[in-house]
Amino acid sequence: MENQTQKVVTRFAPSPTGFIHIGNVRTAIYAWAYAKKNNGTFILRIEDTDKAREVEGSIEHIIKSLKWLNINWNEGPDIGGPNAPYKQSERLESYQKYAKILIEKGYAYADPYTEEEVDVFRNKAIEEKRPFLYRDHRPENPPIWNVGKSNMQSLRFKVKNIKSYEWTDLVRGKLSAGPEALDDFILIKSDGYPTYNFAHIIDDLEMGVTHVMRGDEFISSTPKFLSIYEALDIKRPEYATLPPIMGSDGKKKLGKRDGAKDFLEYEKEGYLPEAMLNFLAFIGWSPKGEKEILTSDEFIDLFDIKQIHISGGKYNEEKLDWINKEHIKLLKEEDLEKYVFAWLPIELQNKKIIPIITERISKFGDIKTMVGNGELDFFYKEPVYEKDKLIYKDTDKNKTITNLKEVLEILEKTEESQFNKDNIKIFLMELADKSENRGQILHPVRFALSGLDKSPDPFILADILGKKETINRINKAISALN
RNA sequence: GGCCUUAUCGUCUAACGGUUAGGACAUCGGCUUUUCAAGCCGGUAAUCCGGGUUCGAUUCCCGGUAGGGUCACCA
Repeated sequence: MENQTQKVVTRFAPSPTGFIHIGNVRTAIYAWAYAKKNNGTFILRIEDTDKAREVEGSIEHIIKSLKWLNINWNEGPDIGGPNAPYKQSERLESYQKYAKILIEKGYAYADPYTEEEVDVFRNKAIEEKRPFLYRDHRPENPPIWNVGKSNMQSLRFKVKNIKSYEWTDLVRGKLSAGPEALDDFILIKSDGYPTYNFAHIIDDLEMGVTHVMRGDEFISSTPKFLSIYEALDIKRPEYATLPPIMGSDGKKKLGKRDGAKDFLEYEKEGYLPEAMLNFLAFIGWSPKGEKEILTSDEFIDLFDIKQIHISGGKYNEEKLDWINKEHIKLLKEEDLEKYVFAWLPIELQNKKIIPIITERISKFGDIKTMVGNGELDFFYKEPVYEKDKLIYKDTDKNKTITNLKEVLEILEKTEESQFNKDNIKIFLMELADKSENRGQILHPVRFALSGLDKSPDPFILADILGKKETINRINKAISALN
């Protein structure tokens, strides 16, 4: 079985420093989709090496976010797997093992300076307006690395070949970085935890990761990664650099500090997870063809690294709302009912009003606004209105009363079993067409039933309210006018 | 500032070097059950600038401009 294609292994490796946002999740879904599409493995790994920034509850938040989207992983901190543990803080022996190999090979040394002392070097360089590179201060006789001691030094990588790097990225093609990008960076901090630069390489190696999807902020640190791969003489995974997502003002890359919201906010606002997935998929990727509304399976099926964009795009909530609306239309009746009812007070939880709601919202949270504005009150209580509003344009009071009485006559004649919007429409339109203008018939009926300037049409209103209540409200309107 | 990187309608994007530069969102107009919404039909709207290569450039090359990223004991 020579030349067998390697099994695809991808990972999503967030750090637990608070909530995750759209940018993070997009990276996750691409890695997930690529693994799924290739019958590969998708790993969730927690990069918790910065203990100072760690935020309690972040891991649960990450897991909850991904689960809401129906993204599942084959290996992860919650479910374990052949390469456990999946939290970097629990993998310190691995990092030390490879750190020692680097020391033996002469590629790493203990840093005799404290963080503050290095800062002095750095500030001096900045003052003198020249670039700061630690390697200009590389100690001649570094101490033995006292790993595990209370006064432990940090361990630095020793750059032996100061050179430009060029590499190939699955999305961007040829990428490069100058020799300035390469410095004696920290492998293991003085608190014993590795830096990202080092840890992710060891983890990817041990977990057999074949494809790394990541943001473009890593382009300039890639020479660091490549120099570790060279020093350790190991093969790197393929890189797929994703385009940045800009905030809606277009000024800055979307990030936690720049207004990106907690991903779970979208759940709270009543967006559909499948719509979120669809939306996210299209920020930075588009399939061949012009289909824009995709289910999760369709996305996986169509996903191709070749179609990932190279230039960034803005976050566009209007488009999200449209996509969400389209996905609401795809919902099965019982699911739609479940979602809508979750946002409705008990007195409004009725199948009949679902269509008039779903036509008017883009996300379920909008229902809250509709309810708050009293747009649905007509359903369970008689409307209160100024009687003059019943009169259409330049028709007068008496004419309106006459019209309403004619309407009443027709409705009363209609059998209960025939009392539905289609029939009502036929009957009322017939009457309306006989009058000088349709509005003088249709408007007072609609208004008598809803009491609202803006409401669904009179036919659906009558249908929803039923024969008895419709007749009742029209009678009330007639007496109000008298 | 150094290094890296990007550039098509307002926005997201499509276009083997040859297209009336296509689609979607938004917007505007019309139609339908003279409100609202939905739906249908239609309109406005783009290749950043300057050079080159080529019979021909949105597409390839160079320069400029503008945007983004990065220069941590953060990831």
